[in-house]
Amino acid sequence: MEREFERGYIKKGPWSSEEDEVLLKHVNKYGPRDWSSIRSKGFLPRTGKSCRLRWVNKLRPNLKTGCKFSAEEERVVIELQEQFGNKWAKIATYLEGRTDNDVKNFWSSRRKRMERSSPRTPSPSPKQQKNKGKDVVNNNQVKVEKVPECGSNQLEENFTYPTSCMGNKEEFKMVNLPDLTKPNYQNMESDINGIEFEATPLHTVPSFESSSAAYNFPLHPEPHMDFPLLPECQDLVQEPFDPNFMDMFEQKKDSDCVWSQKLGTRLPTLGTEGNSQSSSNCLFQDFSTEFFEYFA
DNA sequence: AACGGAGTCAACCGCATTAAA
DNA sequence: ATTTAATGCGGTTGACTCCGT
Repeated sequence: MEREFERGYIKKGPWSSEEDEVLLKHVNKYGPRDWSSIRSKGFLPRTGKSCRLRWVNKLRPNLKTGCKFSAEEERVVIELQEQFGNKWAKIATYLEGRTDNDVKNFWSSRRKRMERSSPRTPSPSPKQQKNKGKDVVNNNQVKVEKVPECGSNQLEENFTYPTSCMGNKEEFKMVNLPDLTKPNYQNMESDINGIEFEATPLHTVPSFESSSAAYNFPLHPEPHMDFPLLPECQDLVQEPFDPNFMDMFEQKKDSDCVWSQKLGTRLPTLGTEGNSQSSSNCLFQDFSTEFFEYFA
């Protein structure tokens, strides 16, 4: 307890709700920067890196915490991984509400699954993957697992779920492949740069300094102190938080996981936009055959 | 009910890059 | 121009939960 603010002590491990509160208030006041000052000023016995990571992965607004990847998101990740390799942070910028850690975890889970399901054909390294993936699948219908929990929507009805999470085959259904046109796919990065986001996009942080009406963030309901707060810190935690803080981001609290309904307008369409009836096979021309071996 | 394997997730570490002094 | 600190990123790990046996 006392040692938590001893000189040089650095706390590791899971974050408590009180630490989250302190961190949120710090970001609320100063913006998502100066992470190292959180420790140097005695607000938290955590490194700047740890604070930043916690903010980015858990406390940042608009995160889809607790939602499984929708089929649409999986498709985006698979395509972008094929294109960029393991550039998780870059890939995450294409997925609203997802962090690089989310993408990374999703991918490693998927890789393990594939390795298990086809032990004699281990998944290739990113470098190897970069040089392949031109295998054509001559069928614009594939089996799809039952729709994942988060984001069941029309999008998912219109595209395939190529490889992962293949469990009970009786749960599969046949769906039509989406239409992907090469130009959009190839220019994906420039496309995303041109998108006008409807609400606060992940990669832009509101100006915390320019307004005295700082953002409010949710409090964890149960106060339970597992380390003493410094006087400066008390200042940070005493102000009440606005329970409706998420409204500011034009979004309700995410209990219903309706996020993917916005995907069509906020994400690069990988060629589907305004062109929904053409060239259904294009998507899978960019997948390696291993993606489909399971179905054989 | 107990156990073990699989899946998921949070958080750490080390290295690379960028910014500031 | 160089050094140092801060930040960002990807890989990895360990804890936890779920599910089948």
